[in-house]
Amino acid sequence: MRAQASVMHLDLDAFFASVEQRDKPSLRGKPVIVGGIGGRGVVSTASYEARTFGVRSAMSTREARALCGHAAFLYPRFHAYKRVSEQVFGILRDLSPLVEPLSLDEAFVDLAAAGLPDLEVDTVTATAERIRAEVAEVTGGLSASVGLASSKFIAKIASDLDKPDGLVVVAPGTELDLLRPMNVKVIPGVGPATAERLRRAGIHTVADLEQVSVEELVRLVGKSHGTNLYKLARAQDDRRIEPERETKSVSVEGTYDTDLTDRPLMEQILTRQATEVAARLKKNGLSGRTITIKVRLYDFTTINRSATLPAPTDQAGTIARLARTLLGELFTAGETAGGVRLLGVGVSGLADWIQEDLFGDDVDDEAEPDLPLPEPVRRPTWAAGMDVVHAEMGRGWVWGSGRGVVTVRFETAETPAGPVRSYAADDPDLQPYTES
DNA sequence: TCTGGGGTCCTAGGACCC
DNA sequence: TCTGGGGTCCTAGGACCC
Repeated sequence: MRAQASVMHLDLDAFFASVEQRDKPSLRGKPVIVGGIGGRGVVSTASYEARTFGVRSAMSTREARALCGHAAFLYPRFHAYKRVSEQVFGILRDLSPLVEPLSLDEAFVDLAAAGLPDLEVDTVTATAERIRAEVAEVTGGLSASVGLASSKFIAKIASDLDKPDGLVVVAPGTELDLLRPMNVKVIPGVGPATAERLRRAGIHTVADLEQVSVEELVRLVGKSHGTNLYKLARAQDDRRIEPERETKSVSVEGTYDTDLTDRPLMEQILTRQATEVAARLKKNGLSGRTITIKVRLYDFTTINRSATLPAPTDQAGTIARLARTLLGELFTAGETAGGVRLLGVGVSGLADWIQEDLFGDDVDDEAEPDLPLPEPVRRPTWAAGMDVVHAEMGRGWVWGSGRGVVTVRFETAETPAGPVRSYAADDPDLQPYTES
């Protein structure tokens, strides 16, 4: 805990949905749900309009449709979100060299390193307001909620208190007044399982938690978690803002609309996933020793099997072969008999150096499998709602598609009900839109 | 047709070594 | 004959986060 409210937590509001509404003006003011749209999809982000119908993140898309069937259901456009995220992080890094990203839409900023004249409440508040305005300007109207406090813990709670488009400062010294009446679930790290254990022990609020001894907490939730909770209940948190965090693992997984039972098909899926993992390792100059497969069965039980190599690898073939061997062991044991809904491959035990090719035979990247593989998410060439495109009239978005014809709606902030035109799906003038 | 995908951290047990 | 103890690595599973 610092003496001043020098920790800023910034969180972009309903981020994915907001980017979609920015790019597709006809969706503004309307319920927008971004997430998996297959039979087993879940909601990533719901716009605030959709939330009034009870739609929440992590809810199954099926349930979201039941609650809010008239919403626009969109598959995420990660590249677009990434671009916006980079703009926002640019603003934050101009402010302070100490920026810790938590995800595409969330970060901590250490204002003590920002070179402000002082760190009084008025000064940091004005700074945060300026940043919020800058974010809105640079991103084309996205709003951010900000919390300012003396620690990461309290800043994060604060940014949540006045969403969306809010700014909450917790004056140093008042942390416990804020915290004590709150439910223990506000503490990051207290999820459903921990909350239930605490509830059974009669602990509901942070004030309740504060009455419990470390020994008792350790008994209830384990050593690490217990000692952490003991401190957080007292608002004791001196964690630093860490701008660089090294990657510990790289993985690819997919959930399939129909349970998998065919072993050759599953092996091909693992092989393709291994190729993707290897490509990402190489792109980041990483290699790793431990290969893990993840198998989620029809009944949602999850099995992990791993094996560790003597030396790190970034070779698709090596990863794929080991992954297939591990899968084979599950088949032999009969574990896969009921069907598999999710399959994945990961590499951990990472080294940030590339293993020398000692024997010259390690270059064994396998070709893409030639069988057509099921897609975890079906994605036609041009799909309504999913694509922002560029065509002869400028920027538009795909309003509908089918039978080789794509209908594009051209909208800008100035002309929210812009014209609609149709194109042949293979019209070369129809290009995915990228920001210049 | 309940329950994504990409991660991090923790726990616990067994092997192995000194 | 009567089985210590600590450290490290590996594996598996679970909780949690966005």
